[in-house]
Amino acid sequence: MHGIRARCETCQARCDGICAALDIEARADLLRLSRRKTVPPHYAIFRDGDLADKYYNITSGIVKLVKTLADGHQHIVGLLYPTDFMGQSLNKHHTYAAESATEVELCAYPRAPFEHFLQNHPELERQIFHATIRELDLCRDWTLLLGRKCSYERVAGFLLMMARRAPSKSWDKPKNYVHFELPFTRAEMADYLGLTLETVSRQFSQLKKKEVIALPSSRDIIIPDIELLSVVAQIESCSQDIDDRQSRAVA
Amino acid sequence: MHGIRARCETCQARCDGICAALDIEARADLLRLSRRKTVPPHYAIFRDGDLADKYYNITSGIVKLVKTLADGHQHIVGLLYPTDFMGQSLNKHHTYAAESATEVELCAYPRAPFEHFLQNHPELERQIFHATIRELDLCRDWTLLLGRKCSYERVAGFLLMMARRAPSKSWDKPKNYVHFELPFTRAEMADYLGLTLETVSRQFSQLKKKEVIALPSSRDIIIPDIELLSVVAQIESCSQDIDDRQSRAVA
DNA sequence: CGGCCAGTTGACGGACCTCAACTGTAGTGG
DNA sequence: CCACTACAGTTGAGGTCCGTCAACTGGCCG
Repeated sequence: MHGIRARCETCQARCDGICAALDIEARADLLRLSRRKTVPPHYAIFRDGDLADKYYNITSGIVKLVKTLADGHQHIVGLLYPTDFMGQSLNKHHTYAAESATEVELCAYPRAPFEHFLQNHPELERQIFHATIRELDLCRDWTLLLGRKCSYERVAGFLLMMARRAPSKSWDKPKNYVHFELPFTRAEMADYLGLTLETVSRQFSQLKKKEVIALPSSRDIIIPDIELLSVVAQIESCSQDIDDRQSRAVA
Repeated sequence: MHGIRARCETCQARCDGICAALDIEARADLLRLSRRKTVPPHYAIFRDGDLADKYYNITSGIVKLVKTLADGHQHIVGLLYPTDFMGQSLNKHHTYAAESATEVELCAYPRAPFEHFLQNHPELERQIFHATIRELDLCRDWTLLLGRKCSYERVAGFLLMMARRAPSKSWDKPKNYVHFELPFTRAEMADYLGLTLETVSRQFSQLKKKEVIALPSSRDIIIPDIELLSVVAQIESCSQDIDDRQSRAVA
């Protein structure tokens, strides 16, 4: 018990995630509802059609939200990072599957008690509400990428997103230099970008050839100048991100 | 004043929209904050980059959420219908524009007083939260269409969505027969579907040729058998919709 | 060593975009 | 009444991007 509590107090979600909305006492109450889990990569946290009987708070790793089409093709409709909240659904059953992309640690909350807890803690509900608004904004940005951009821009846009969220390996380097490990196969990226794995591979080769990125190995990404990458990705401005970060800080 | 109040009591949002969460007294309080507006088609309700100083509740008509790209192309990232809520943003400024597709009636709420009202009415906040979750689900479904479907399926999927939400002209007809007026140009549909207007037009011709739809005039859509259309659109199942409707009723 | 899997690269074809011509309809003004 | 314009929509020709199929490489593991 002591161990779990210590873990909770060092959890990233306490600062940035939903738990930040709660005081110590409420957090202790919520902790009593939760079950902490660690799952290996490529583990099905829940499947499409499963009863939506839990909510989740991701504390480390990356989770893919996956829809499977009739023809067997998969499409990734969302990626969740540490401090993201998962499971908000108005349906009784999930309409997509959740699968760990890396090793993932998460807190699971049974639906009924958690909803009861929410009733008494509107500040927590507001925090989740705001997280959902951010998800919606990200999803709308993604429709733009899927609807209007060519494969080269899509891959660049994906790498840009990864670079911004991934833990960087680059200390002591210029501001625009980023080095990180990709937790996805070419096929997974293709499923997210609405492309085939061959096309994704070709665009990686292009980006490498044009020295926008370097590839010591296929999962090891070096971006010498992230500004250049954002030009390639045709991302218009960063004002949105700046604005967003400010409002996160305020919230 | 009497007129406005009567209008409020007959408003669709009172039954299905956010106002359904409130009792008579609270609704009257909210009414005092609101400004009712009617805008003509193709009117900019707000523009990309505008200060996000209002929330909106749409009571009739259809609103497009539009992003404009650097190259001048537009992309529609969302469509809002009566009872939908608009303006939830964590940013100080909007990251897309809102434009009326038809004549639109809406209630506008100034941001600060509305947020204060929300503080005292968590039941209203919850209602808006749930609406946002539904938006997110729809947006994720849309990424699947944009990422994985061909032009023929996209147009069919769009018509299916329109048919489900549009006011039907078909009384006294078989269950699967739908007749409605399209409030969009071919170019607008293209902006939503990630296609060009020529491709949209060609797919309309195809659907007509294969008798999936009939086109008395270019905006006048008759769907003799909506089941057939949903097969063409490759929409796997309707279980999701059913489930969704149930949870709406419960909420 | 052989099998397996992720990734790369090439050849080819098809779907969609681009550019362009054309039709139909509505509105305006002589 | 018709000419003229403006705009939505349709259709065709040609080119390009990306998907499909296939061969190949390299790393990992039994």
